[in-house]
Amino acid sequence: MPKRAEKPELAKAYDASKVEDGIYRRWEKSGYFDPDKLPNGKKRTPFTIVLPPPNATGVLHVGHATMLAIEDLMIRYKRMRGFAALWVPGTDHASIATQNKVEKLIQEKEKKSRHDLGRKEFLKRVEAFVKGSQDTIRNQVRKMGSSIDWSREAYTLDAPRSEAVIEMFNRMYEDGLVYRGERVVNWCVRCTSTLADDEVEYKEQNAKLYFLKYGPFSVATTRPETKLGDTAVAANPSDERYKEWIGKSFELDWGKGTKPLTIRVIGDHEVDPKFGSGLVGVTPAHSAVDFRMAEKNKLPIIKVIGEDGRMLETAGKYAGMTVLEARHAFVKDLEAQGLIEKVEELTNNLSACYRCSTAIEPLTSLQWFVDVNKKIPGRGKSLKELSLEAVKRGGVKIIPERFEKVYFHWMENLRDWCVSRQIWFGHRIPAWYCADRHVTVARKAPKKCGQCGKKELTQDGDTFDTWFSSGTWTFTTLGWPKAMKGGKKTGDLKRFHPTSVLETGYDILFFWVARMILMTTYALKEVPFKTVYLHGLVRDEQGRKMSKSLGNVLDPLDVIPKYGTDAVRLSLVLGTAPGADAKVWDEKIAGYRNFTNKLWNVSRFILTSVSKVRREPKKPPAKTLADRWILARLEAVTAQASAHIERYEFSPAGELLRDFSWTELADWYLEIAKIQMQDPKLRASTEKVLLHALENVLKLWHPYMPFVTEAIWDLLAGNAKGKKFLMIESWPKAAKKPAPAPKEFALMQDIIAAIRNIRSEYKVEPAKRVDATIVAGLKAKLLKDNAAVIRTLARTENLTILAKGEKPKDAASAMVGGIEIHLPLAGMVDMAKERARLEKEKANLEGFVKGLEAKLANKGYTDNAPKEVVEKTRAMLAEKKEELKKIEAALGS
RNA sequence: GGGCGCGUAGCUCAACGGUAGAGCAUCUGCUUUACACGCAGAGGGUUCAGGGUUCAAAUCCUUGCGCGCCCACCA
Repeated sequence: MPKRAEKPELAKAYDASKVEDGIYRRWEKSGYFDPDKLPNGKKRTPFTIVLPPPNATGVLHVGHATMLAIEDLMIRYKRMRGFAALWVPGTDHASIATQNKVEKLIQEKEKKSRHDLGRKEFLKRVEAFVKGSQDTIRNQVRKMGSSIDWSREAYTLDAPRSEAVIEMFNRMYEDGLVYRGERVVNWCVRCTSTLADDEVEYKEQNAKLYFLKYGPFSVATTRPETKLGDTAVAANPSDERYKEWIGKSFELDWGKGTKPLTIRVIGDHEVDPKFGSGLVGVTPAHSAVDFRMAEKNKLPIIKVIGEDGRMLETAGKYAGMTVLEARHAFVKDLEAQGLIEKVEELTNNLSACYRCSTAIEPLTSLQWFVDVNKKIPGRGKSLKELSLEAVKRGGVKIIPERFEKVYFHWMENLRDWCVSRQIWFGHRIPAWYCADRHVTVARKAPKKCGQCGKKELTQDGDTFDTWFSSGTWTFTTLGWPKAMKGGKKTGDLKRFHPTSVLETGYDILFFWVARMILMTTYALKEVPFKTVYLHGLVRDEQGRKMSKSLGNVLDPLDVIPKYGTDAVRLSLVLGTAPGADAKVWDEKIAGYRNFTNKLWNVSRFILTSVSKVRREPKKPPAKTLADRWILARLEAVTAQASAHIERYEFSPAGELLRDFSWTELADWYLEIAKIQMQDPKLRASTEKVLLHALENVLKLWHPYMPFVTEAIWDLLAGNAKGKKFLMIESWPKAAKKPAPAPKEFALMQDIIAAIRNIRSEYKVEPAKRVDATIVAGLKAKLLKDNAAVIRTLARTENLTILAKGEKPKDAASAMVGGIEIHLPLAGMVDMAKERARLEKEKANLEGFVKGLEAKLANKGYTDNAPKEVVEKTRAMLAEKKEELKKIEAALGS
């Protein structure tokens, strides 16, 4: 008997909460999250993922948990495969989002606005808030088991990133790619800032379409108040009704207290003659489309709405009113003058801020833009062209592939990128102005104006669009620009960039992924990453988006204590596909918790029943059919799971492993191992097979469920010399095309299942052993060799295996392949019932045989179908016919 | 207006051209010395509908219906 000390003490049920934090601490302390510190770390081939930096607005949600689970899976897999696996953590300052959040908090607590506090004080508050969020985020990332290199942590608003952003902007300025201009921008009245086109959301609403008497015409509009800023009216040039008017002008008077307007009639193909009256009142200052018409036709621009959402002096008597107030007042005045012809109802889209849902006012404003269409000096291509090429030429591969089309469509239609935001929290734009409004763009605060030499300069008060800084994330986290020496990459940048995979949600393909490609191809002349893996959104059981207002948000930190991190990770990875939304709910996680416990108990059984706990890395010799079977299955599963993971098919790989671990290893092999270990001749070899299977199963599962596997590994290899973490063990090897598992085992399974089925059918008490006769023909020897297995798993008493024989009297029968199984259940078999059961079986078989015969009689089939398929059908027919014969014989007796 | 995805057992999803599978749920049994977070057995499907291609279709093509999403934005 082994010494007691060698037997691990194992709890009956796995308790994740007791082991996870301790294991994480040990991993972290080991230093292996840093690829340089791995054994032979410097010699390994790099594999890099940068963490999409979570917004510093607060806590991580289940979407972040999905991201962490998938990325950690890839990192752990590659680490075990011998790569220098680097995963870079960080957080995003998320300018607008964070500023809004802190503003709200201060408003609630202190009833103060950011203006009450002033820029400096407000920013101090934001920074304090961010520090707290970062701590929370770090803890949550650790809780998920992320093997991420904390020594390389970055923040989008820290000094190195700040230097990088300034460098980028200056380079673009020097290349003539940035300009400051008056353009119609999406203006959020609440944030008092511009928004990029993709930061605007559209919501369907019911609106009124007013038909106004508009000089000699009728013009339809949903925004009457903007008509105070019209400078033209546009018609489709092909519209016969207005053709002769094009080019002419007229005076338009909206009544007392307004300034008369001079309106020119212009032609534009964008006008739909079928909508409204076929005429559009052109308001260049408050519509992007109208602005373009104004540029083409050199129209004057009258701004009537201000940055505060109130009407300007140009709106005459309506000045000072909010947009809505002005609309009501103006409509009332028009009605009084009889200038409203009719009002129709229609549904249109209201544009709103993606951060605070406030209605967007398009208005002209002086902003900084990045020109995406201008050729870059020395490159001969525009930013847009470079970004398209990166994906078109295969430098960047997007998974799932259909998102490549989405990317192309978006990129092809990209307009100049407004990068300035009237937000306090962010990277200040490195532009300075003198009293004469000359602009100086520089890397450091200049001493004097670059144009006139004046010494009093003020820096632009605006900050950058948050995506302008996060767009540089892959290379700034690796040391750019400092790591560039003599135009060449050095250090981490050289070793780890381009990164290998960018894993993120498809919802930020445009916001972030596209911007990273744009910024990186520009700055480094290389792609930021080779593969983009897009995960889907996580939804609740009913398929709804998770949101605070619905109260259906699943907080990873709530479920981790309940089910364990491994279970949570499995529930987010299995049953999902890239780019497809996934549903998660409590019971699903509980199901995977059950599986972690299953794995624990499989291990518990193996570790407590072997004579000595030890590693068994080499494939042991197989002494029995079951040994051969489980070893073959293990190798096949290893090969298949590896192939799936290489193809980013994480769910199929996991399902394969799950079925293998649970059904094949636990339900079949472990039960047989119990029998084999009773036999002194088989005991040692069976232990080897068990330990070998366990060792490999732990390795295969480790990227999915790092905690429980590492905990068991500790018990398995804890005493071994040179004991290492499972985390850095090497991935199991398998032949590319492993030998198939022996078919004879499947026959055994079928026989056992058939006996169990009859027992259940006739309600034989589970504990009761019954006699059985198996007439097995050529398979008799095989079954005799494995009689102990059948006897135990099917609970038989006297098991008679014959090559040839008669059916015993009053027996219940079943046919499996060419084999007859008879259970003489004396006194228990109701022969009428047995007959009915067999008749039913016979009818089924006859139908099936008929189908196969018809198939084979069809010349079209035998001529056209592949030989193997036809052969298979023939073999099947022969087998089923044999079975049918036996059933008929059983019925006849 | 343009594009994409999905519709398979009550639920969540597999099978992607050759007899429709799994987990959960349901039903029937069971303290079988690893696990009741378990074991054994069972029931449950005109694969949304119609048409086509094929010897063969859940799988390919086509039309329609239903659900979801993205882009554009209409004054």
